[in-house]
Amino acid sequence: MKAVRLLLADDEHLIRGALAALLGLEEDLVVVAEAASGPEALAMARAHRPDVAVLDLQMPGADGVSVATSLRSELPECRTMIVTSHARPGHLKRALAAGVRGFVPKTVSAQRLAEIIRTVHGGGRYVDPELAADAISAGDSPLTAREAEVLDLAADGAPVAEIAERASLSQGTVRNYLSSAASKLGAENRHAAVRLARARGWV
Amino acid sequence: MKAVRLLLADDEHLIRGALAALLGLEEDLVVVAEAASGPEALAMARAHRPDVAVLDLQMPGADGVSVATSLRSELPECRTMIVTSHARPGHLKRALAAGVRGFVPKTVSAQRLAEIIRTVHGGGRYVDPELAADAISAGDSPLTAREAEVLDLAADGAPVAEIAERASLSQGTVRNYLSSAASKLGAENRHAAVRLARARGWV
DNA sequence: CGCATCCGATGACAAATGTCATCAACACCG
DNA sequence: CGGTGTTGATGACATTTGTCATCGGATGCG
Repeated sequence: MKAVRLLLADDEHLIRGALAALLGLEEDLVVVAEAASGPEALAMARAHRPDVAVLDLQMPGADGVSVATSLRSELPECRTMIVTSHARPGHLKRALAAGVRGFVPKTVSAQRLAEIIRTVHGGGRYVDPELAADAISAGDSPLTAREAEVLDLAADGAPVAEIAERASLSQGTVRNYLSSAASKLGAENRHAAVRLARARGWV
Repeated sequence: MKAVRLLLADDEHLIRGALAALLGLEEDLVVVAEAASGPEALAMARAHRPDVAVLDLQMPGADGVSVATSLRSELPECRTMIVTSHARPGHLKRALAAGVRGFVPKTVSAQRLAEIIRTVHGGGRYVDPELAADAISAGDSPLTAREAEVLDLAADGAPVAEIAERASLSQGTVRNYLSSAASKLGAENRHAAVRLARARGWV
């Protein structure tokens, strides 16, 4: 039986290297490529055609989910999975929608990760139970597309005038969207709304 | 020559385990204890009295710097160093003030980390050059103690009334502090000020 | 001592924000 | 076709926030 060919993508060299070393110790796993950014991960995947791509969620350039989306169309036979430290409910949903087959927090052990890689390679799926429960209890985003967009533009504390300009909307419209978004989220103002939406991965 | 006894503290099992395995491969390094939280790190340090404590900056319970502070008084012969993914200028300053002798981002390789551990154990110091440059260019916090405190309470987007209550101050006083903090930071409003102060590690 | 600085507060005013009602265009669905 | 929901806008209004001047007390420093 041939070993499972892996692509590791994580911007932290320390973790990526350590992980590569540990997973390489497993008889049936071999790390064929490493990447430190989203675009690099894509390039390496094209060049080495791994069986499974293990992607960090937060990377420079493009996050794990968008890399997974690209891989799905470019290399359909390559299974993808996400490993992350800060997992939010919304991220899990987007990941699953992108065809990701494994979603695990970095708090698992390397042994466990190796097992999950095998599961995913075998065509199975694995989602961390706790993250799954969070995602279910958090529900879907009640925000419309524009509400989310405007809320995102408000994320850095910019005044309404600036948001309106960047979104090419009138200030009144922006205030309406922010107001409705905040009330949907049960927040006292837009800044608290931004925090809530962020915490749930809705922006 | 006896091996350097290490304590590893990081809440992410995956990284901690991988790191322990990699560093353990070095002839002159031995991991004698691991911890997944601030308090646990302290307890393990007391029990195993390591030569060098390698601490993650962000951990549940107590962050790396406060653990380092406690270690400094409890186990003065134990050198401490911080390893982190999201390093902000202010964190470096606080770490150095706490007697930390090494400060490195997680983007370094394991080889490099092993070298730095040896340097620190030998009584030397090491600070990542890029982080050091950031810290110098960012300068010191211009905020007074209360300004920083009030700004911190404003971090979650709470209205002034709530901040005033939590800080036991009048609303007018809170607004004054927020206003002066924002103007010192060159921010348009308090929310942008919070972001700026956060980015520099001043809160 | 005099001076500067920080803390804490008040009052007043201008500006930004939140809220609501209302309107119109458009798309989608049963 | 009518109903529903989204988008985008306007106007009016109350509330919140930002800004400034000013005050008093405390603390620290040359």
